[in-house]
Amino acid sequence: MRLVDPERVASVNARMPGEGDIVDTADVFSLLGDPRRLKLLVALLDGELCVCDLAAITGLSESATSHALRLLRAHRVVTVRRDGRNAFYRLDDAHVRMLVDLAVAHTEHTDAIHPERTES
Amino acid sequence: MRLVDPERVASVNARMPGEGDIVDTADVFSLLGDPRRLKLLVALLDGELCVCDLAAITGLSESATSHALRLLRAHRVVTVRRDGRNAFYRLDDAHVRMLVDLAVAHTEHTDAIHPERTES
DNA sequence: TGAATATATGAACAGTTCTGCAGATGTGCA
DNA sequence: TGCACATCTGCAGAACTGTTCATATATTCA
Repeated sequence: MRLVDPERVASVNARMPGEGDIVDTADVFSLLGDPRRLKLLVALLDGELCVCDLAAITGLSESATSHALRLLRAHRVVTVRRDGRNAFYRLDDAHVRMLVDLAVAHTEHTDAIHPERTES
Repeated sequence: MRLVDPERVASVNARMPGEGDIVDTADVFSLLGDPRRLKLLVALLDGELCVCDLAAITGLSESATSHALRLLRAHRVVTVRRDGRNAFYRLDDAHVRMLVDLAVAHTEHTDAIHPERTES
């Protein structure tokens, strides 16, 4: 396999984060890459909410909501506070909060890019 | 289905971006959620590169690289410039550039969060 | 024109992901 | 204690994603 610009390839490789960092970063993006999870996180931007309220907001079943929250919890993106029979979830990752805030703000005042409109 | 805090649910719903914006935002995150695509984009942060150089950097086959670039192209995240038999790809979305930059910077100086370490 | 090179594409297969369902756990109240 | 409620969890099926393989297209050069 021949290289067209070996120097740039070398310099890019030198600057490239380690494989682990790439994978960890992609994991975070991947969590935000599902519309329902993203909606959950947007809902949590303002403060804590319990599972049933989150289900109502997202339109997900309570089971699906719980599954999604479980995943977010496993990645420490959210934390739970239990009160009686309710579980209140809260966004607990400043980094994720920033990404969600930023992305939503951008998308809201930018024309959507729909792949189906794209030249092939 | 009963609500615990109907007022907050209403106020969150009022602030919630439209379904289309949520889906579009999630689409972008989803593109960044694959380690190989993310690596391609990190490689392109510095400037354009041709397919074979990108394949060398990411360790992907040239076919897989081409498929990945096709997807990114369809979402207008990258653009192509053709020169002879080579195709040079370039990052073409300032928004995505910002997200990639920010996320990688954060991950690099933050301890990774590995789900397997998490309480269940 | 014909061979070599670079890239693109379609189809198929493997692995992953999300949801609903059914049932488990845990809490509050009569 | 017994029932209702809120949440959680494992499992299985459906849908999606990314890769490879084979082939197509396009460009350069002899």
